[in-house]
Amino acid sequence: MPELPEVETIKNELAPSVVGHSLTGVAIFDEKLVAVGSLEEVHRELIGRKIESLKRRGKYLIFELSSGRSLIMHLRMTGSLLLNPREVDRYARAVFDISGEHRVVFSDRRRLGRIWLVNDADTTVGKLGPEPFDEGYSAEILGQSLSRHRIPVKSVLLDQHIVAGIGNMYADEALFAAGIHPSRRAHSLSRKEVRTLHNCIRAVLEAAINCKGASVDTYVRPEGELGTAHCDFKVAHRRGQPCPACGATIQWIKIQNRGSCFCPKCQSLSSRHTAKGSQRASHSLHNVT
DNA sequence: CTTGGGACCTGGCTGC
DNA sequence: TGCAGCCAGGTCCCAA
Repeated sequence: MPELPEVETIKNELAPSVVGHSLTGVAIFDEKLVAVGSLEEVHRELIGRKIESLKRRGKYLIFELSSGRSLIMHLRMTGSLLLNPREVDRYARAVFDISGEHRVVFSDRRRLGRIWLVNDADTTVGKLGPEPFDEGYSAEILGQSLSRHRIPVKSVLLDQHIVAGIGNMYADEALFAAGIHPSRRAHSLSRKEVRTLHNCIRAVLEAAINCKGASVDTYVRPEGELGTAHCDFKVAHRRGQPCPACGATIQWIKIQNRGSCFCPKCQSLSSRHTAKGSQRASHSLHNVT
């Protein structure tokens, strides 16, 4: 699934072939792909426009156009952007031809991805929380966000309004690295745990970017290569396998309808900290200011 | 305001 | 072998 490291990789690897080039052809095969704007409008507005820049915000890709408008893409679960593929396969939902003999194919097995044509990209991505690598995203900010919620800490990490770009697998990895059980009530984390988690979020995402993302499902890089971040996963997608740190069997539970993998030994949980736990959990609230 | 649950989607897997 | 039913999860929407 494309999360921040995957979308960052796609952006980095696509940019040299598209930025500064013009759209010469647009074919959209699936009208559900277009979330805002009609097929005709998208077609009319894109043809002949130059792509001035390609940016990432959270899990969104933003193509800034010479018209001043932006084409925003979200790949959701199974979307990929393929650069000059040998063939346009059955999962292709749109094809963008670009000057300089380049072609970008939006391929999406489960058809959950969306594109938006907007005047101002901020109307779509402005609601997102801070980028994990922004200077403004400090341990203090994370601590304040966590202290406002009684839901499991993992659910807070997945909330894109609180911090942008973390998805299910990197939430599992960051919590393992920090030694924090995913079911811990968000507000129950100590100041020290918040600092550790903050460091681990950045470390896990940075390592994954360096590996060009994780090819656990349908994710491939624009030119078809796989990412290798999943080779270093300690718990994510490793249900039933031994923990690389202690050898305990990695457990799988559902947290707010999300499958969650964790090590029961490295990420221990005392009952007073669970989302279902006792009232005493409120006494462990720590304000990080 | 926060929280929880369902809808959207379809390929792949499980079990009968 | 065939097929029904479930599962994966990012985001939006609605109800409590």
